[in-house]
Amino acid sequence: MQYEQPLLTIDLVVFAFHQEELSVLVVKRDACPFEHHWALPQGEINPTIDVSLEAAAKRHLKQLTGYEALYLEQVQTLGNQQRDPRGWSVAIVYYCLAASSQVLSGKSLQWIKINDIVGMKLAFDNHQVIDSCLQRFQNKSLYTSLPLFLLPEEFSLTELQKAYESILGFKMEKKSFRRRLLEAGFLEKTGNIRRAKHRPAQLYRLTSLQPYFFPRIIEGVRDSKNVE
Amino acid sequence: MQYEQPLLTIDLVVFAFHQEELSVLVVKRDACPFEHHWALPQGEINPTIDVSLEAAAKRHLKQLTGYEALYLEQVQTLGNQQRDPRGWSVAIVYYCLAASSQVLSGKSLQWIKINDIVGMKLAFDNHQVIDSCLQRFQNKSLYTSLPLFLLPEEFSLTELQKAYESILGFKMEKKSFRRRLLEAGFLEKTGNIRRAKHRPAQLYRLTSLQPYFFPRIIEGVRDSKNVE
DNA sequence: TGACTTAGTGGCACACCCACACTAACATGA
DNA sequence: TCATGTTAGTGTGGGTGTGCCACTAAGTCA
Repeated sequence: MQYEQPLLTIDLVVFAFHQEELSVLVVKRDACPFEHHWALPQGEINPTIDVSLEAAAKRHLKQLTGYEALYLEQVQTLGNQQRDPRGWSVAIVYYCLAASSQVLSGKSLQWIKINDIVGMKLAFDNHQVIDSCLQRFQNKSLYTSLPLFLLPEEFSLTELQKAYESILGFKMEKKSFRRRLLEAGFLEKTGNIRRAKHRPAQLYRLTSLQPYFFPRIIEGVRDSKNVE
Repeated sequence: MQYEQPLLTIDLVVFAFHQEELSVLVVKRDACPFEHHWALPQGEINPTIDVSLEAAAKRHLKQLTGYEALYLEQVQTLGNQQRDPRGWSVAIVYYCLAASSQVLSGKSLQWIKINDIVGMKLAFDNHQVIDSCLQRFQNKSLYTSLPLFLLPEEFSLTELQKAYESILGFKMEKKSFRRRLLEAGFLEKTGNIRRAKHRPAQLYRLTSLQPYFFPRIIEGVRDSKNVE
C-alpha cells in the first residue's frame, strides 16, 4: 500500500539582530508557487548529496544565504493539504541563530524585524512557521544562554540584557539579570572597555560554545516605572 | 529541480504503565522490511484521508492498537539514508500517553518495560526513536503534570509519586512531592479511600485536562538511606 | 493492646529570584 | 574646577518554592 507521497521540504527561520532588534531573514523566491514573493529560505532533500536532515538544512542555509549556522535546532514538522497550493505537503522546520557580524541585506535578501512581520505578505504558511520558531526561541531564552549566539564576540552586560529584552519583549531588573548571568560562570572579562558619554562598561566574552541552562526561569519587572 | 522524494512515515511511541513500570507498545510487523519483527506502530500519510499530520498519527494509532491518545506530542523528525534498508527515508515521530485502564497485550501487541528495551531487537532505528521520546517525556515530567495522564481516574498521592519515580528513574522526597502537587491546584479529593494493611490513603482526581507547568524542576533525594 | 506499616504534617534551611536604593566613573559644559 | 547628567555596577532585604528530616496519624494484624 503505497500512496502518492506528499511534497517534502525543509524550511529555515534565521534569527539575528538587525538595527538592534530581533529579525528574521527572508529571500525572494525564484521558483513557481509564489514566484517573486518574499519567503523563508527553503529547499528539498537531495538524496544523493545530503546524508541527513540536518546536513540538508545546513546546505540550503549556505546556498541561499551564505550563512553558517552557529546554532541549529529542529522545531517541528508541519503537514496538511492547505499549506501549499500544489496539494499535500510537509515542511520540516529548523531555526538557527546568526551572529550579528554576519548580518547584511541584499537585493534578494532581507531582514525583517519581528514586529514588522505581522504586516508582511509571505509565501505559504510562513507566518505560522516563524511564529512557532519564535515561540520556541523565546521559551528557551527564559532559561538558557541562547541569546548569546546572536551577539558579537565582545559585549557589555547592558548590551546582553537589551538582547534578552528584545527577544522576549519585556524589561528585566538589572541586578537580577547580572547576578544570574555572571554566577552562571560562562562569561569572562576580555579586559576591554566600551566607552561612551558616561561610565565605561566592562566587556565580556563567552567561554563555552555549549548553551547553558539556568536552574530557573527569568521574569520581567512587574511594576516598572520605565514603562510608557 | 525535483528529486526523488524520500520515504515518509509517521512513527508512534505509546507510553503506559504495565505492571507498575513505564512501558512502550510494540506491534508485530506484517509488511516487508523487518516482516514479523517487533516494531513501533508506524504508517504512511494517505493524502485523500488525512487532513494533517496529527490526524494521520491518530488514525494509525487507532487502527494499529485500538487506543485513543489522551496526549499526543510531536517530538522530532528523523531522516537519513541508513535508517531504512530501502534507502533515504524520513520519520515524523510522535509520542503519546495511554491511561493504564486501556492497557492490554495481545498476539501482535506487546508492552515492553523501559528497562527491558535495551536488550530487545527492534526494526529500523526504533531504539533511537524510543530514546528521544523517553528523554522528552522524562524532561517534561520534571516540570509538568504529564505523568498524570498515565494514571487511572482515581489515585493516591503515593501512587502518583511512584509513577513519577518510575518515569524519571529516581526517588523523591515525600513532603516536597506532596506539597508541590497539592499546591498546584489541579487535584481534588474524590472522597474515596484506598484501603490496605495500614493507614488508608485519600484518593484524588484531576480537575483539568490541560497539563500543568510547575515553576521549578523537581529533584531527587540526594543522600537516600533507602538506596541499596 | 502493642508492634508494624504506610499516610500525612510541621517547620526550618537554602537557593535563586525580585526590588530598590545606593555608589562609581566617565563626558560635558559653565 | 566643579556641578550635572548618564549609564555602570553593588549591597542588601524580602519572597517563593523546594530539600530535608523528624514527627504524628490511622489503619491491620497477631
